[in-house]
Amino acid sequence: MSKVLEKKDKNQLGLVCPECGSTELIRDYTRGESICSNCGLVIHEHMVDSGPEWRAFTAEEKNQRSRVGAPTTFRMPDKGLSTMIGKQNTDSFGKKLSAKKRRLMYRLRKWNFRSIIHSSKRRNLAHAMSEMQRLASQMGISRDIMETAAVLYRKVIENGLTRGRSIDAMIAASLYLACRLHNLPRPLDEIEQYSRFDRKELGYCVRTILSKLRIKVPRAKATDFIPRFGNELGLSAKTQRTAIKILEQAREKGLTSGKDPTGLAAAALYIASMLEGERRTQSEVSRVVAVTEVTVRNRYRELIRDLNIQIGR
DNA sequence: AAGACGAAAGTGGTTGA
DNA sequence: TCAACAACTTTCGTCTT
Repeated sequence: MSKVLEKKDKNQLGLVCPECGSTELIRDYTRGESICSNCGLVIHEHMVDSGPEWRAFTAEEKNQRSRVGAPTTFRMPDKGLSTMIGKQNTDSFGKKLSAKKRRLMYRLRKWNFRSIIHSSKRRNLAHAMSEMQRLASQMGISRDIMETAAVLYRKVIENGLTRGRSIDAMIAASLYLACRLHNLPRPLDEIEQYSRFDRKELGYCVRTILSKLRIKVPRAKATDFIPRFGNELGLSAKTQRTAIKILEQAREKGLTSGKDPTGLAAAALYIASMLEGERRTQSEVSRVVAVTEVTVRNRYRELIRDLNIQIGR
């Protein structure tokens, strides 16, 4: 829990809560939101990460993350940074080098070449990280999750899983899994919208990672979706809690297995909105959650029937 | 007029032989 | 690898508020 609190820091942008006028805003990068510490209003959803661009894969690197100097370009294979050492054994005046100097230049060339090869391994990573940055900031995914995704992707490379597959697709898959690891799942369809790959390809990459790396990633739970979609629907925290309670009861009764978690979340939000007097229509809920009204209806019908929920007025 | 409801047919993904 | 299967979607007509 204290870890979560560390991720929150005081807002520095001088934003004011539109609800109560307080300037005490807390940024929560994990959820991609700003929260008013006075009244609890969630202010930014899908906040774009405006922090410095950085790449950190370990805790140590994280401490020194900062970015200085001119931007490098990914268009050149070595980002235009490496030095080339000519093959002619002459100095800048065109004079022949001594045997001793020739041997020195040979060694320098060798090491220089080796360092370029070494950096070519990083090249993959550099490209991958820029794609991840793009995807994550467009989707409002927090740095925290990005870091998890970066660690995952490192393992993907170490195991040679990118061979024959697109780097960008593997990046998208890593992000998808990282979101699930943080219990803030994004449906694959959502990733699909921001990626140039279809669900089929992304799903294939996800499966590859899961099986080859032998890692266990929790499946998306319906309750994980409640805060996000609840906020999008403008539902109060109380209503969201009611929706979560409904889902927990449903799970205990075994009504949730095999059902699309987003559909369940949609139905629970719909029911909770009626119970708490903040009624939303089926079409509103279905639009936000990205399932059809029919699915909302079917889940809704099952839930109120099997949990004996009375919708009063 | 808008929202809710449900039937029927179609679609994509999972599972077990 | 293929067929069966359950869940979900699309479409559309009817009922309710």
